[in-house]
Amino acid sequence: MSDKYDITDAELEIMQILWKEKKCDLNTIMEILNTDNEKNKNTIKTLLRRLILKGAVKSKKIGLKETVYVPAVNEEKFLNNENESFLNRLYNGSTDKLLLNFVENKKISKEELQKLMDMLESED
Amino acid sequence: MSDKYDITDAELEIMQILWKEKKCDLNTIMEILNTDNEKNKNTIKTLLRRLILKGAVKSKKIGLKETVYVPAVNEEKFLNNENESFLNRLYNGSTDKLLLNFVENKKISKEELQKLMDMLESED
DNA sequence: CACTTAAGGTTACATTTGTAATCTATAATA
DNA sequence: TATTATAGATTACAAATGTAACCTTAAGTG
Repeated sequence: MSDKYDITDAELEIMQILWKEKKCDLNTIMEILNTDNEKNKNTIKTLLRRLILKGAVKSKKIGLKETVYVPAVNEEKFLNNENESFLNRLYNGSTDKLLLNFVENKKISKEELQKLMDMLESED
Repeated sequence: MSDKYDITDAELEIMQILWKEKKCDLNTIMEILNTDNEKNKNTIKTLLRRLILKGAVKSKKIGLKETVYVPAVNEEKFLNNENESFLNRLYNGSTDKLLLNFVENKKISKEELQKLMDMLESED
């Protein structure tokens, strides 16, 4: 039911790459991270291993040496879970309170709200 | 400037009580928590101590034995920081993406959106 | 006043997390 | 084929976190 995965910050970085790339080998991950990040290869390997242990990633062996990593968690579901945790943690589970806070702090523009209204209208 | 406090989940529970009560002694905190939570007094003491170390709580001695705990972090500021962290972590810092997700998942009703629109209108 | 209790302070300890070194086995090459 | 480089697996380790035991001192009670 509730695919609840406990993914840490460091692990999330990897997941985000896997979600975007659909599947990825270690070197590609390294390349993507190396842009502005010099994390050690071993670190990434550990993170991948932990994600596999948690069931959040599957690995597929290609031949004897190559491995490809694939996300085993649906990004949408994960985001929804995280949203819920966040709301519960800080806003007693109420979306309204969060939004109110955003509006009060001018984090949302009138235009954005209008766009969302339109989306809702055209949907049902 | 950016009152960045690293408050953990367990600590946050205490902060939320302090924010609500404005100030509180240990026993009151225990009472409030005991409703459906049998956490050990020692645990709470440790959490309070750590919050004090972090500068998130101040303690005031009343006489020789009594102590009253007072939040030293502004709840609003804290929430704003947490919002930002959350957005950065999962939505690349974009409020829009988060909202879009909420709308897509029917977490926001048309009425709620309208209410927010009205708020924005009446503000400026 | 001696004794027990209660309030707060100090220390401890297992688990999780970020980070990385080390080991093992495969593959490429001299 | 012996040697080296490389991919992945295993082990390590400090800091953070949740949880709680233990210690010290003030306060109430016989």
